[in-house]
Amino acid sequence: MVQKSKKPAAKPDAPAPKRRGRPRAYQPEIALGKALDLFRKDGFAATSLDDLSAATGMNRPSLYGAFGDKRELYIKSYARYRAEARAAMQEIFRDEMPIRKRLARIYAVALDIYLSGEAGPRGCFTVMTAGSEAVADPEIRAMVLEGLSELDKAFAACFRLAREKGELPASADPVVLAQLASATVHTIAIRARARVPRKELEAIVKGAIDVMVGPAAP
Amino acid sequence: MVQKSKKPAAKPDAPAPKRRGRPRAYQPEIALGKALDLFRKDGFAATSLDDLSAATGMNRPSLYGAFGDKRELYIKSYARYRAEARAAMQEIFRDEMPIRKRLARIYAVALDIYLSGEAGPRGCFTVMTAGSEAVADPEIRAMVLEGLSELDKAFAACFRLAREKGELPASADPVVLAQLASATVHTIAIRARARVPRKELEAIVKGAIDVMVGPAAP
DNA sequence: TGATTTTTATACTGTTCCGCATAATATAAG
DNA sequence: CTTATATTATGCGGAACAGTATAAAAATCA
Repeated sequence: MVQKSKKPAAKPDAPAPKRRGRPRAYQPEIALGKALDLFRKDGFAATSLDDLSAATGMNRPSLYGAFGDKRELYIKSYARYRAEARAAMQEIFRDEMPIRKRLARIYAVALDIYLSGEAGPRGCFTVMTAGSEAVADPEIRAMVLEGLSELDKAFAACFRLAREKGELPASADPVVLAQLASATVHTIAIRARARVPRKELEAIVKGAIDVMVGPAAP
Repeated sequence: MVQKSKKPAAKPDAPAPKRRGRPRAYQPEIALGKALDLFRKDGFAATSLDDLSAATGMNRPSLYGAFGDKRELYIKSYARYRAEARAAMQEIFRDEMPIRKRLARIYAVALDIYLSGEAGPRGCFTVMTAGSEAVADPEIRAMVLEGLSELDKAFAACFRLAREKGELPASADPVVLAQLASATVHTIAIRARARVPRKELEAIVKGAIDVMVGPAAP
């Protein structure tokens, strides 16, 4: 057994790979999205496999076969959340624009993510996981720490660039400002979960931006 | 039945009230503290009545009789947490001192609270409850909102006073600064739960204070 | 058509859970 | 000593839970 399997280098995305047995009745991507929705709504402990089974349309053995046990499914859901959040943010972090506008757009997207949800605002999954599973589960904790630090770093890069472009005084410390920017993300995530209305959260964001980069030009 | 009971105006704190039946084998205050410890460690859903029973030394019927069901016990635990946190903070908010020192002391106490715990840092119970139970439970949510706003207001009062004393420029907005100060509390609470070491949290606090009230005098 | 493979569907196991019903125990009052 | 009261101790009941074993179904391959 030198080769792991006989996959013939399988083309990246063959449309119909002609799989052998009974075809799947579910789409893994969609099912994982449903699982994520549930976990974001109720958290790990309050979400049962029956709930997940009902939401995904997969019965428990299929769930188990596709994603592993509940914890593994949670981890995969969280990875998916991170990927989605990153995708929603990356162009804002990448494109050239004034720091003030960049921050405003980041927070607008964050609020969209945190306030979405049919059964109430779902908040930030990183923040919620930090509060619950991260303490006792090293693997999950590592992912959460990575999520926190990824945001810190992205913000820091923004502030560093803004300082180079003269939008911020030379004395401004990008790392410190980034921590404040992250703190603002965290506080609106928490407040969103307590159903603080969007208007109030936007006011908090506006105030924070004013302090971080100075009040808007008149 | 006009009078609800025959309590004879019961003296505030008679040392031995000569209660009638079998004496209690537990002290409600201590038991509630143990319950709070558990809830802070594991959250509502992951804490079972058996866990609570073992931790408090009370069997389930006694628990039920003393505090009501699990949800009521959680609410009472949270009220207790808030009372303790308020007690730990109140003298710092009350006494006269420079804004910088006041903030430093508040955050030091907050870190003590968030990092304590034998089985890992317990974080901020308000933040954790906001992330979990507050979404779906209106009564708990009201308490959480009150907790968030209480902190906002206390910070705002500090900044208002500091501005009056000339420690801050007249242009400083106490409400905005208070939201940033609360955001800093929230971010360290979350990061504490992810086991970010105290040193790093203290660095975040220091940076935030510098931005809010200006760098320390040399 | 029949064998093989992969997935779905059903159902089971043993545990844990919450809340309560009942009985035993310990005190005060009469 | 007897009665009333308040608590503890035991344990029951039915539901929910996570995970898996087994059987049925749906596809490909020969």
